[in-house]
Amino acid sequence: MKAEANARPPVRLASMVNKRRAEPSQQATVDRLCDAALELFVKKGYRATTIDEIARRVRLTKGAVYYHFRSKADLLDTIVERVRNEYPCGIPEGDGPREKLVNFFHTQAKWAIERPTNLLLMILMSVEFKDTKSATKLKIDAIYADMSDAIAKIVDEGKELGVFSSPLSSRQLGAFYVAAHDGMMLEWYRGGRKLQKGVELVQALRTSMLSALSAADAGGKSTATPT
Amino acid sequence: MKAEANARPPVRLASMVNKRRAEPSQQATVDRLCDAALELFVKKGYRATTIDEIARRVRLTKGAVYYHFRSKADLLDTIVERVRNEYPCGIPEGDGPREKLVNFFHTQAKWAIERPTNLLLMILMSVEFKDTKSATKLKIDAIYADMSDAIAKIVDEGKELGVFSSPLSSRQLGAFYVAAHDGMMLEWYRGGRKLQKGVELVQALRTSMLSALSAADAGGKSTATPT
Amino acid sequence: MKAEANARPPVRLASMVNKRRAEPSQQATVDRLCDAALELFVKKGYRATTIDEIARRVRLTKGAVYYHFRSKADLLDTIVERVRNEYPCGIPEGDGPREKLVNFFHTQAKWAIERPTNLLLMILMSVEFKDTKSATKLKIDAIYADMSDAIAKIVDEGKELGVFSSPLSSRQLGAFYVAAHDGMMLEWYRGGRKLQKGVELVQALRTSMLSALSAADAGGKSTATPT
Amino acid sequence: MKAEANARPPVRLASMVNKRRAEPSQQATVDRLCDAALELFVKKGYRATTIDEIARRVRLTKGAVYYHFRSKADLLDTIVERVRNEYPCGIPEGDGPREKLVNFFHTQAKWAIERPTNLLLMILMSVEFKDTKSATKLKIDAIYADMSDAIAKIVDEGKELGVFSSPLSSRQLGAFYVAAHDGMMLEWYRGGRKLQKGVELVQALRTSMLSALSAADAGGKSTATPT
DNA sequence: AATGAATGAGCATTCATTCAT
DNA sequence: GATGAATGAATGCTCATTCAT
Repeated sequence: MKAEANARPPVRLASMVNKRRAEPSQQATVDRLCDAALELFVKKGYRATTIDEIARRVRLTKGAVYYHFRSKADLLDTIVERVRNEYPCGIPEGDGPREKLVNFFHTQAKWAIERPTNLLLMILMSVEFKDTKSATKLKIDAIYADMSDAIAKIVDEGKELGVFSSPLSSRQLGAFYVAAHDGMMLEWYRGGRKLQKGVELVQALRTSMLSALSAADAGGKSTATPT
Repeated sequence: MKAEANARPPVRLASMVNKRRAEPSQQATVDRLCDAALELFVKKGYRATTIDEIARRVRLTKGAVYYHFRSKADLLDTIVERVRNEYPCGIPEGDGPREKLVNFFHTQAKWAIERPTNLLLMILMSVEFKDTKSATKLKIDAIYADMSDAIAKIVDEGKELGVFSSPLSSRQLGAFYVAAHDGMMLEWYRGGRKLQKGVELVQALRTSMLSALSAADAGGKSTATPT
Repeated sequence: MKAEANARPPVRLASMVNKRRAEPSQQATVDRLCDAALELFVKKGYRATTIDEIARRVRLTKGAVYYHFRSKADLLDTIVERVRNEYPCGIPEGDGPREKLVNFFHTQAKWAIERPTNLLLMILMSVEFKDTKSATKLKIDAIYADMSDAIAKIVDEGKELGVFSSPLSSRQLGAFYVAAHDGMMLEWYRGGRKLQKGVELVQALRTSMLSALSAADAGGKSTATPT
Repeated sequence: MKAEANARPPVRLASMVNKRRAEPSQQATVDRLCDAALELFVKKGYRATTIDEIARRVRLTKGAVYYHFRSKADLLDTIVERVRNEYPCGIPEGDGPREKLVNFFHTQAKWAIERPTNLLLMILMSVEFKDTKSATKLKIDAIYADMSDAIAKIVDEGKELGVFSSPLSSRQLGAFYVAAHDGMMLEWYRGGRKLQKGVELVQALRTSMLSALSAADAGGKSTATPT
């Protein structure tokens, strides 16, 4: 992979200009290709997806894909970049650590529900490219790090204020959250035998994390109460 | 994948016959091939691993692999079969639900630590073959189901006895455990930025689950205390 | 190659019509494209040069090339035509055969020095299209034939007048000259390890040919007597 | 190009062992492939020749080619290597410089006549890969350098002994010979309009060079005095 | 039990060419 | 005059698989 993601036709955002010809189905070709690719990459994996398949899904030919992207890797990179830009990984507003954490969970939940595919792409690609060191992989790693760091920071703040308490370090908690979250998503993605609504479980995860952190009643009866 | 049948050349079970030469002959080769394949499948994924690579790792040639296995899929299937047979997915002995759960976690932990690769293979293959329906995939699914069911059963028992209590159904709890567990393993496998010892987190998961289930004292301060 | 016809869009000769804008419009573009193509064809070969490359070099797009030329082959053909028209392959003035030969060499030398690229194009294309039989190839062959014939004629005249003498036939001498000349150019083009000034050698070639032809010592030490 | 030419099945020289099966047409596959490739590379050029074509010519499939060679470039490299090993570029025995030169010419002539294709490959590849810097190109350059150096050395020796004399430096003479020689071969290869027997001309070249070098009248009519 | 040779289907990528605007 | 988008036919290369020995 050597996807630099530059020197590509401008297009991209020109989707609302030039409304006259409705043939290209409204949305710019690049976007349609990205969407198709995203879907297939998540469904079958990067390697198992052929350029031809992606093209056909948009009623185009391989050549068209290569007109817009320099390579398969570049296509993936563009998608990851898109995901990265949309991803809400910052620390949200909130009166205190607890509120911030709740908000964070809420934002994440919303995103996971609205765009599960984006999330799955990150998970799957990070697995498929485990021992690779491409630019794309680094972007994915960065997203994960941001997510994990966000939690760690909030927890740190909470611990200092005495609002949170846990035998686990804040970094560990960050990692724990990310890991468990990914696990839930994966379970759901795999065909979720037991859980029709993976979401449900993700919420359970969040509730349990919140109560596990509560310094005061440290769990009371409230442990793991789903929202 | 199309390796459904089980009738494979001779070898396989002829391990104790023909003992004259104890060298790397016979069954040994099959095992060495499986070991090499397992390692590579986990490291690079099934598709990304070539038969040639597997063979070379054991100082053999492609042909040798095809002497022992009908196809690449068959090789994988054999490995999965092996894992399945070794896997401790039954409900363990124990005086009560709580003890059983502790024992279950303990057994699982031991296995995860001793043979992380086996566990990872399950996870990775279940992802890579998500939308496939091969015999191998079914085996993997079965293992997951067993694991999840085991927990569900113990929890059910505990709930009936009033030892456990949770707003989540026992099936959900089973799925939750499996999912979170997989997530931890994956995070670790991916190069775990934050957690050097994925194991540590897995233990945290177990402790927190136990305390989350505790009906009576609900764990007091004990929530999420690593063993 | 299949560019046989000569009927090409409008442009081409419309160079003096429509003078309003003297900018790089009109004929200019065709010339710029030819120049760029010539340079690239000589540098990388015909096949190895892409239309896109040629267009980019002139800050245009592929489409523009196809507006002016029917095909890549047609572009080459146009260039070859241009070269052919400029090429000084006729027999020059001169009091006698010797003077004519000297003049011929002089004209050729001047051209080779001023437009080495033109010469190289002939050489390289004649090699690259060896077993092709396109119109373009025929043009190139014709140029070579003219050159060779010119010498042969002069030599013939000289032999008749007793000014020249050689064991080689005049046709052979023509071919010999052309071949050696091409060889020198090629050597220079290839990066000429030993000869910084390929020209120098070409001059040596000419001098040696002249003296080899001199009737005086003609049979003498038998210059150029084939074994 | 990244042809290292190592780590390939041994084969190569095992052509006389194992005579039983006459199917592979006696000669080892690798050799047959090299021969076919050589012929095609010379006929159509490296780029214009497809692997498929080469394979078909030997009644094999592309796959077979890739079993024996790591890439198209590697195939070429192997051929060039073969040529290099067969090439008689050393300075031959001889009582004096003149004899050595005659012998050198003789050896070269023999080779050129027996294996014109080998010679042509060198010429054509050196043109096609002009601005490349691959290992293969270096090998070709080396052969050329050897040839040119051999002449230079002999001439140097001759000049010191007073047997040869020329206004051109010995390096220039070496280059001159190589260049002219290549030119003759090329002319012949291109379909040689005027010369059915390119060889004839090459001989003329040699004779003329010899006499041009003769010290006797050396300065005399100043054969080969650059203008 | 294992190897070397070969096959064939598949895949990423390139590139001349077309065409509506 | 010129562009952007798209096509389709190659083309080099990979890899699972087969088979005679």
